[in-house]
Amino acid sequence: MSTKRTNAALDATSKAIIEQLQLDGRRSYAEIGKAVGLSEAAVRQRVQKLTDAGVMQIVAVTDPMRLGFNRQAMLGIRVSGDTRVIADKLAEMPEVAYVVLSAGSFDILAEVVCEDDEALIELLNQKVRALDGVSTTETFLYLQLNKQKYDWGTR
Amino acid sequence: MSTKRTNAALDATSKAIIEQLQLDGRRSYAEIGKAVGLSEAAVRQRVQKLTDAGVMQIVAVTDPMRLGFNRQAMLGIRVSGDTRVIADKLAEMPEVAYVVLSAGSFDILAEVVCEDDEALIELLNQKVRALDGVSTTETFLYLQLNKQKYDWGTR
DNA sequence: GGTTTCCCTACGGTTTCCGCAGTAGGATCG
DNA sequence: CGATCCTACTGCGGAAACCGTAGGGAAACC
Repeated sequence: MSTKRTNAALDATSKAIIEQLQLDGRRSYAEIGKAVGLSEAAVRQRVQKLTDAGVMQIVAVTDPMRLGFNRQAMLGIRVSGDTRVIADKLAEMPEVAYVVLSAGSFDILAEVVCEDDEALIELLNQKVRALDGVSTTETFLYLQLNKQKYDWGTR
Repeated sequence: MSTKRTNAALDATSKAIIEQLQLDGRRSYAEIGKAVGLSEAAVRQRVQKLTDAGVMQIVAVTDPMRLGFNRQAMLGIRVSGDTRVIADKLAEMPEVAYVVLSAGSFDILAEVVCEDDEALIELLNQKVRALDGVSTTETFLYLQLNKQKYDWGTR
């Protein structure tokens, strides 16, 4: 189930392929091949591997608020014990879109996407704060998404 | 420059199309059409419109750390004055991947992606804290990305 | 009624995708 | 050194998807 975390470094060609797909996830393999100097089939095989290995995913991204998910927030979480254990449990929750271990005044940052206030409150109290090891949480409710880009690597 | 912010509500069919593409950004129009009850061409035209309007983008997403961007952080920013003005200025910076207006103990949350420590320090001191109206910032350095999903809407 | 707009379907020509066979370049090992 | 893997690439033909466009029908507006 969980994608295998192969930590092999990517070579320049794979990075170039990813750059192309960060610009446009539907660009054709042939076109990418032309840009990076590979045949269409080679690009296709590399893309397949990269996605299989979990290095990259090609997806549609939107502003959730336009899709009826009207309550989003970033949770700053302080933890006693192993942060990774808590992070994994958070990651299992469908409402949680994003989990990152952090070095700052929070141990974990988690972005959550809910349909309404009620769902958010429920999530916070019943699921997040109920986790063993979670000591405090702070909620940063989103008001408006202002930028969302994935084209680093092409700077 | 900035994509037009048409705030028309999406109908159920468009939402269904987006759901399909959140699962797999390369799914064929024909297959999507079968799933949502539309012809291939209709799906294609809708996808075109959705992307043109900035409602949705189809892109490759990765863990930036695997691409050589070794320092990422979330910045919590407190502002005096209009938060939107500052947010727009942050959004112009290429190192800034994500900007959101927030209601909590920070006014703005911004995710930044840098190649190394030096670039991060430079960004913080020379660009972010130099902005007029930024009163304080707090940096949450990322240690490890744990989850990154875009398939809400399919729950 | 007439016109405009919007969204859809239908359809053919072109492009892309896909699976597979074949090949070249490294490693490893006796 | 030769034999054997292994991995990554190219080339190719059939199948599928994409693209532009023409045309139809419904709703809105005058």
